[in-house]
Amino acid sequence: MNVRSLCLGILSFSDMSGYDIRKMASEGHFSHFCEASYGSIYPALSQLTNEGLVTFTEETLDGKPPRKVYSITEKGHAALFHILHEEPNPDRCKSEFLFYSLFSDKMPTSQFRNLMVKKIAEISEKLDGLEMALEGCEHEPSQFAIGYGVALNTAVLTYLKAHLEKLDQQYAKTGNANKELVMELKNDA
Amino acid sequence: MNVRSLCLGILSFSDMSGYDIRKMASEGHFSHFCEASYGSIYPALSQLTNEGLVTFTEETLDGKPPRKVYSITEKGHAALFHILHEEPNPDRCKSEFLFYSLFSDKMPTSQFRNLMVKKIAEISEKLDGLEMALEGCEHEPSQFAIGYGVALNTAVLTYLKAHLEKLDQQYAKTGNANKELVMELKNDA
DNA sequence: TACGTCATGTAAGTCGTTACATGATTGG
DNA sequence: CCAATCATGTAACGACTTACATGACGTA
Repeated sequence: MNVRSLCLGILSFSDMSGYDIRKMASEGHFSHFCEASYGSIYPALSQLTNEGLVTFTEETLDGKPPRKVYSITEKGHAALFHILHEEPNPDRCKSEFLFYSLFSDKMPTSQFRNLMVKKIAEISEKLDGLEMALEGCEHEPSQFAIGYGVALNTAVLTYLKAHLEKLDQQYAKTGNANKELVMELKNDA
Repeated sequence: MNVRSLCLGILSFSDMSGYDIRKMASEGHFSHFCEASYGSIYPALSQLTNEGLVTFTEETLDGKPPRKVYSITEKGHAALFHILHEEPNPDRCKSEFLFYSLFSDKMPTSQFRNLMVKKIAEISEKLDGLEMALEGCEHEPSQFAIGYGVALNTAVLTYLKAHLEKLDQQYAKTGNANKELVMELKNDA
């Protein structure tokens, strides 16, 4: 799924501007399985327009900058169906967090712990967003896709929280050992 | 995490060739969070060699093509630690499957069902691989990363299986309805 | 004999990101 | 008044993929 297909797909749900498309892809409830920036969306929309797969009308509401609202055409729908008939490419994830985690034994404990805490916060937030989106969503296929994200992130969150607890228990032990060490040193002094 | 860092990281575990690195990244138990092809790995290794972050020795076992076995240097370790101190980039997933699923109501039922079945098979296989890897792994940080993959994929698999069942129940109903319709038509005739 | 695996590497091309340029409006 | 949001767009650059080139060995 390149940015072209993504725009086409999103426009098949409703008319919107390039700005809106980026929001859906990067911040909305689609963001757990795709991504796109302005620098790729705007050229894609121009191209799609040239090919007659989308059209736009210029909207000028006062008090707001003018915007181009894009609509998918018949030809665009046909192109989308065509894309949907090809074999989907395999899904892929790039997790820098997991890469970093491979070296947790070579970092100070606090550094990896910080990464974990941030990750947990990040996923909690995303999960809240997805759960909210799920409630306010009538469209069954979207419910499925959002539900997938909820299931996935819930599992990951549980896993991370359990691991953080384990980490803290180990730390507590070491911490106590350190305290004892400090006491011993004091007694010696 | 670019290919450069990936190579450096993998070589910090053990010496190996570019060919081996690609296997670990694209087929091994690292493949659920990264990806790299020959076309990026070989140039990265050349670059790292030029910068003195890795070295290699040419190995020629008879009956096999010669291979370059790379090792990370002191300088390479230092570079890796430096990388690990930067903020990790956010994780991102690209799921063409989920994108397709958004249009499941505009496809023939069987088409989406096929996608589901394939996805389930794919994830089952990956999960088996991860579980096997987890058993044979002594390195704690790797256990964490593999465990993450197991947790994630288990949840996704459960979700997909549940949804497939739901799909088939709906299909059964429609199927029965169709049979009844066929009977009615016959009776009419 | 033909295919799969091991093994390295390059070149062309694709795709997308980052940063820049521009500018109006709203709210703190 | 400054920052954020809304809004569009381009150009340079970077990173990676795909396809190609090469070749030996083992096995079905």
